[in-house]
Amino acid sequence: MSALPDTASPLYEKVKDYILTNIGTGKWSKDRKLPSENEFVAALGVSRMTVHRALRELTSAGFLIRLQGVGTFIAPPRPQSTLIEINNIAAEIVARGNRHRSEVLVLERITPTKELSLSFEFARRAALYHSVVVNFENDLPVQLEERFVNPSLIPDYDKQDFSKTATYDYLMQKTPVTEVEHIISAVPADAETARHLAIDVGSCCLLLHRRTWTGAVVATISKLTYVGSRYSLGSRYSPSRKT
Amino acid sequence: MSALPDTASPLYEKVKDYILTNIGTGKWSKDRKLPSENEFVAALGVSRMTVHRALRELTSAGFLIRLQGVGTFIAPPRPQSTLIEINNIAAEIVARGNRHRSEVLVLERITPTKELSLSFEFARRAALYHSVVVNFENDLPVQLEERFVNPSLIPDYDKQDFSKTATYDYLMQKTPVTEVEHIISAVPADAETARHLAIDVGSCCLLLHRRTWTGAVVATISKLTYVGSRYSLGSRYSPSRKT
DNA sequence: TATACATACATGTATATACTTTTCCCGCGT
DNA sequence: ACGCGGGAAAAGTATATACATGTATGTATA
Repeated sequence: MSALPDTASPLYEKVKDYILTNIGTGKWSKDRKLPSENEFVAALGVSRMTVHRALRELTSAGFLIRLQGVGTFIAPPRPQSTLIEINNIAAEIVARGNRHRSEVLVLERITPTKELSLSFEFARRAALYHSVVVNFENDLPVQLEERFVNPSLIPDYDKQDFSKTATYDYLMQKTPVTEVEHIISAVPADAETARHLAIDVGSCCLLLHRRTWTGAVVATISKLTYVGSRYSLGSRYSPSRKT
Repeated sequence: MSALPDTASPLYEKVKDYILTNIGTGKWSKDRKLPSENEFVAALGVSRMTVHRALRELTSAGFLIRLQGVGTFIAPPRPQSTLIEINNIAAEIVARGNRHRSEVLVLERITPTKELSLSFEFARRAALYHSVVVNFENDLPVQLEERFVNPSLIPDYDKQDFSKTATYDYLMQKTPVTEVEHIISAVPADAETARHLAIDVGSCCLLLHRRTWTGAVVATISKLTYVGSRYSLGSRYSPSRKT
């Protein structure tokens, strides 16, 4: 009677499978309401908490949409977006079998401008760490990275030797990233950038602007400038990897 | 006493924040065991099920590793890559409240060069569809897209009117993408590109090279050139929202 | 007629409780 | 010294119950 398969997996997984199967076979039409939790309880003979867990996990996996007080619905097909991956530059260079070296130009504690303070979502003007590092691939500069770091999350950032440890590695190790914002654009090199990267003023550069959060707090703001003629961001991604 | 913040969010979220914060500040060292569920119950004054839910969600988000019968540990730093999203340009422009228009320059069936044939992983030299479209935002050209399409997957590509339907929409609708490869670089505009995009030769452009697969077959190869001064790719991503 | 209230129903959260499964470790016997 | 067995501890699952919160709807009243 139970309508659930007799496998060794936990009950809530069976309920998830049961629901996914019925969505897949079109038993429940795409725009009507699914059975309520209590109806599942009656139909399947499991407790409401178990049904609830199954429904909650399917919702967070993007299969369902639930409205409190209303009901459960099948989610529309996923937004048509593709993802690309951005890796740690030091690791990438080494992975290519090349030599990586970095040169620290600036590592200091600063009082931010009003605008920068705003980007950090600070209420008051608080001190920040500031670093500028050039990354070399086989003694050819390929990337200029400027970072601003929140001292409340990474208190000893300015004590590090970033010619030995990559800034990215250090930050990833010290604090978990819960959210990332990226803006990628193509810009001509200004005079200072050109000097540091040993390119002509006006050469094409890939500019990657990144903000990371740890919980509700902005952890870092980075401006990564790649020499267009020497570097590109690449990735291969399989959307099919699921829950 | 409770050590949990007094906000309006649900209890299990507070427990999650509490744990994430203590990981972030290094209160619990990276290689020792975290408190057990029952210890959290004693320390925070909430039920074990609530603690369990918080721990379970942090585990599925990749922050923790749990071993039944052993304990809870801080997960090693995640693979150091971050993901950014690339959306359909037509949809993006409309979402910004601007007017989108596209102009089809080329839509033809061609015999590919040897190199292109190789990129498609073709054994023999087979015909391809080829399209070149300029996308406008408020009558200003922002992107030049050149696509090569595998006729065996999308047989009637050359019969479409891509000034009405975006190529991206059409392709997404016709064939499921199982894998995507991206290469992003910054390049100066060549003469032809500059003419189509109404910019100076040598201006900075964002070049996005994309290959998509359907199963083991290469479905499309695209070269998307964005005007650097008029367009940037942006995204905000939460690693923890994924399952 | 229109607004306010009551009610029913849906999902969301929290707790107490019980039992299962897995692992670790200590002590005992050989 | 070695192995074995049992108990303690930890996470995993399942249930019953209660209450919270949001939504829709019908009814009574102004």
